[in-house]
Amino acid sequence: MKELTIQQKKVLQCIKFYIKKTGFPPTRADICRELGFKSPNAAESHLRALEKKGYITIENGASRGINLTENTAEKSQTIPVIGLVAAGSPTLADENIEKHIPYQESLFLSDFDYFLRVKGLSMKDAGIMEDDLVAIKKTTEVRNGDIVVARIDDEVTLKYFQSSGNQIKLIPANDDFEEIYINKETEGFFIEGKSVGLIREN
Amino acid sequence: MKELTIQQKKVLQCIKFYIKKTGFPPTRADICRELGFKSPNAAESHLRALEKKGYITIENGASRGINLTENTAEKSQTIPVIGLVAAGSPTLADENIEKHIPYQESLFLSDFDYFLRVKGLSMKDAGIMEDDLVAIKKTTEVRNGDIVVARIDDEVTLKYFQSSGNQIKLIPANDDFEEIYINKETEGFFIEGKSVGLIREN
DNA sequence: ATTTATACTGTATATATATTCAGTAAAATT
DNA sequence: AATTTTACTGAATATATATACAGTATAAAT
Repeated sequence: MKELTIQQKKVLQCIKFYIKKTGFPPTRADICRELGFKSPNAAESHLRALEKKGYITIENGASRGINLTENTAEKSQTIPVIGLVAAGSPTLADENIEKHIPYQESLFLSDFDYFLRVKGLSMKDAGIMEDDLVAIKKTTEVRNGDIVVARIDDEVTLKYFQSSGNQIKLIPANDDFEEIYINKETEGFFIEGKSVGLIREN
Repeated sequence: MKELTIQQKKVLQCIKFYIKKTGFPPTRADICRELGFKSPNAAESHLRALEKKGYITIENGASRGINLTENTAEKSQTIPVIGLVAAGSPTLADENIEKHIPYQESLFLSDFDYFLRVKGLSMKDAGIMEDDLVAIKKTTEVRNGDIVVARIDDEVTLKYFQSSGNQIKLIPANDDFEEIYINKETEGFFIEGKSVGLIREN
């Protein structure tokens, strides 16, 4: 999106503030009053500039017909839920997305990129059960003890991460499952991200 | 808040929908168009009724000067987090509230009243770990197998619920803990609510 | 039994509001 | 060097809009 000038930013902030305060957008005259302009055309031309740059839309002929565009409005976003399939990586490809759920900022301490739907009980003793939604932050920077999404070729798993030197251990939280040993240089091995939280619906 | 009539509800819904769609409130004429009224005064009088009952405020003289009041707007609310203390019930009393966290509708399938901060590992095998936040719906209607918040005198616990006849069993999900047997008529025994979901921050 | 609230139509109007046109001036871009 | 964008003032105006007034009719509350 095109950059705004200082004055245009002021006008945009003014609109946001006005809506927050009153519940409806300002008129040209309102903007002039707030920012000290003496002509309604000052507001008008700034609005048209904001429209041209894609920050707002204006419904012609309508009073207070200003609408903040999606990027501009600080609306609540949605986060995709991705199925953890044994074969196939948890990419954000459409075919893997189960659904989207509404997401509020600061639900977890850290921000995250998607929810992973857990299959199986390999992390049972860490309190991660079948069908739980694990909030995943996409990153390769993980520490020992983190719960990570690891991919080996096409197989994706959720495990504890433990590395020493060149050796990496992927440790399940269930005695019925085996630890996985890999070399850092192993081809087809990737850390997709790490768990920063969990949601369970029951 | 005073009850709305069917027509008034329709008008309120119309306003909400219009704002969602356009970003600004409707005019009297817009409401008439949406709901099929032939006189702007139909909308006007409904608006004044909604104002009188406290669902909206109207800025006189301003075009589209409708503002949904706090209760009316589906803003993100906050849900209290209550510490599960061994002695003392999880009431919504201020002294027990750890903090409030933002909450978005439809985060879980069922609605709920508060989060309970889990202490101890008595429900470990159900995937409920120390410091997890369990979403609790205040209700006494629970079924066998539900995870419930039970109070016996001053002691509050989270356990599986199992009843047969007059006998109630509170079953932990951890072999290190003992089942609790109670009679339905036992004095000082209450079901505070049941778990409908879980959140973990890590 | 009387008043008040609900639920409209229909007309009228003052004014709130968007929007155009005519300028001025500086800064940025081409 | 010429053009465009930014950043306004100031005046004018068509129309979008709130709002009052006059009715009609039914239901609910006092």
